[in-house]
Amino acid sequence: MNYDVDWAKEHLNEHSIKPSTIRIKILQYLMDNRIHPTVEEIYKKLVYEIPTLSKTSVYNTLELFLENGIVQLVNTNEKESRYDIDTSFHGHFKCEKCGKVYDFNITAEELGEDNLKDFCIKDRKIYYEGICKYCLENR
Amino acid sequence: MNYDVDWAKEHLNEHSIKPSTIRIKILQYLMDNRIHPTVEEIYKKLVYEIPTLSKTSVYNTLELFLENGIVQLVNTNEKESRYDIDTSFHGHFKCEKCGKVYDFNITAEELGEDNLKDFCIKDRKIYYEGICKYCLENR
DNA sequence: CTAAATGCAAACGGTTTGCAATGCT
DNA sequence: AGCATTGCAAACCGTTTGCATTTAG
Repeated sequence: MNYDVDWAKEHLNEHSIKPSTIRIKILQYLMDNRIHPTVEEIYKKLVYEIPTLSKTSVYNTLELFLENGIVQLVNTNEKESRYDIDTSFHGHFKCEKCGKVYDFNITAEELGEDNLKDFCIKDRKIYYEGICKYCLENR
Repeated sequence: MNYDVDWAKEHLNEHSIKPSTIRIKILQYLMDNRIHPTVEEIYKKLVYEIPTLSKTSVYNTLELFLENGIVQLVNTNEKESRYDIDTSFHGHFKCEKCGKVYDFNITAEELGEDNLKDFCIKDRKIYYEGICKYCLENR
């Protein structure tokens, strides 16, 4: 646990979210596990520490985090939603072998966006699929 | 109807798919309506022409088209899947007002993809959200 | 004490599945 | 006849909802 309770409280306050035990735990989990987890993964991990935890609360908390810009959705082609604590602009790569989702930087200064001249762009998602370096090595 | 039955049969054959009435109709629909439709939209439209049509068959057919590279999935953040008959590399923009999904060209010759040096990239999806030109004008 | 946060169970909705009915050669 | 295609109904599963219970200031 690298991000302590005080840090989490402060971070939540900065985003106008009232800190609660669950919110703090989920925030800490997201900071310490940069794996773009699903609700299921977060729940399974945290229910050991908080035995009364419900999935509904995990859903509620992530929805709250989304609305307040603490997390962003990763748009994989999976049916389960994945959440990313890093809200900066970057790409996601999902390995079809191991299922891991990697972050990567987009270095193109500017994506030429033909046909979108007069459009108001609010969000850009970059999502790749393939086989990661480590799965390629171990075959 | 700009794409006739003979064209559709030929196209299906080229992709190793045995033509059937439903497959031909769905292919024609996709060619004539470049709106990245959902299963629901395809079903609602075609059930008038094919009263016995079931959603299952629409699902089956699209799955078959996906496997054989006739369509690609559009990875919107919606829960319903959208299908694109244009399998070339291009971006998708979804307007949050009218819900339309627009195609756009990516003109950057090459996206700099840091961290993916030794990864095998099989698919790239570019997805934007915002407000389209026409919804911006009419307000 | 009061309002917010949490949890339970049921409902929801898109998709999938098993299998029977139908169609095609 | 024999195999592929289609359709129906139920199951599936991630998510949402309504509401009762608990928690915190």
